[in-house]
Amino acid sequence: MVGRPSNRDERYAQVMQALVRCVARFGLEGASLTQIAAEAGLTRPLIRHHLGNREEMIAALQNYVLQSFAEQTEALIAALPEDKPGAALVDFLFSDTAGSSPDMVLAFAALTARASEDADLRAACRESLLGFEAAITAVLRRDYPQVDHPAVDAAAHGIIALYLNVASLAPLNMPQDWTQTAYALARNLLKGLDARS
Amino acid sequence: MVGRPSNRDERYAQVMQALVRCVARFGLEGASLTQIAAEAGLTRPLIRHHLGNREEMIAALQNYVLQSFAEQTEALIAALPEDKPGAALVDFLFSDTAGSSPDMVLAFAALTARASEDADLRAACRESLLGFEAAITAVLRRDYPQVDHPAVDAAAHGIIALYLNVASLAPLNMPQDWTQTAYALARNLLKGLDARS
DNA sequence: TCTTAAACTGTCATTATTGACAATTAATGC
DNA sequence: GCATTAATTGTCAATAATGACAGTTTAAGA
Repeated sequence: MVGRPSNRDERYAQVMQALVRCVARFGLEGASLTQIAAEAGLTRPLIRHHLGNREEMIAALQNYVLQSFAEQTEALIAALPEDKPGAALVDFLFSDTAGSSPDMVLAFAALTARASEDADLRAACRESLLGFEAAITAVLRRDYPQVDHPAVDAAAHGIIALYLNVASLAPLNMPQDWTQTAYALARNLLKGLDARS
Repeated sequence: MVGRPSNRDERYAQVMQALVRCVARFGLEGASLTQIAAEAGLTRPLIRHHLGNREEMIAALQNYVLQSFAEQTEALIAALPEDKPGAALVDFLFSDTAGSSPDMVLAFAALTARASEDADLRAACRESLLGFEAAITAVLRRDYPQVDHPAVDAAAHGIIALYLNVASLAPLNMPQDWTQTAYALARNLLKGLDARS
């Protein structure tokens, strides 16, 4: 290979992280190239070089967020232990160790809001969310094989709702007991499944 | 009173509804005065006449959304029946008759996202949400006086999380059974309280 | 009819943001 | 060193949005 080596992939990840963070804070339209550049520690023309024009930028964000969701979900599920995967799953979702997921969820919310204007985006977001729910449901079904499916599905739904709520309200810095109530409630949903087995 | 009669209040409500709708669809920054004017069926300068500059516009939106939340909550609670207020409350929150609440919730979400940049806004949104939760909790406590408080609080928290989830994901047009699962789950939380009394 | 207060409109300078392209620098193989 | 490839920067015109203000119309009361 001749020529300067390409750092495209790493730069792309760096730029996308800055984009996600800016969209989480300022919204899809509020995230200007200058802000993204500042967040990434790069210059504006360089951001544009990697992201293209605004339309391409939003498409890139869509791909990145939805794909990251799918990958992180897959990785998470693969990393669950054998004995009590359901409990471990809930523990992870509500731990602070969940990394940059608040920003990710907020970016997803920004895309969701715009989905009312874009049928393709709407379908993509919906599929992504349903995929997430299906993955969680699959985990719980294997963990609680003797419980009837509707009950397990409902528990998965509730856990996801509580998780999305906590993540998307993260900017409000809700009091500790508020977050802990959500966590306890999620565990209680599992407890309800225990009682049925 | 001399001079042209003031339609300020009605116009203000009309303009604010258009603003809420535009913010719900395009975000805080994405909602341009031109779009708001088109949505309201008015001209741009007239919007500006009523809303002032952008900073004042956001402040007005904040007041409007948070105050509307408080008022609608109060009105809702006052309208609850005597015998089973909790069940009626859940029925209302998850009925399509909930009016324009999706846009309202989405606008609230847009404000929430920006709250990470503005301490005052953060405090206001947090108080608003906690107030909503306190009101729901009060209803449930009166409906289930013999259940211990933590259990009632948890149920209220869960109902609100499910409601906010359904409203903020409304643009995705989730399948019917998805929404119904949330509704059934909320009723199940009440059922759990029944079992404890 | 005349005054008054308010809604409403027209218009323009200013600003922020983008889009695009040329130019430069850096790093690798030959 | 030299050619090559890609990253990186500089710059500027075009566009869109805002802010502001002067001006016009409308509806009431005196």
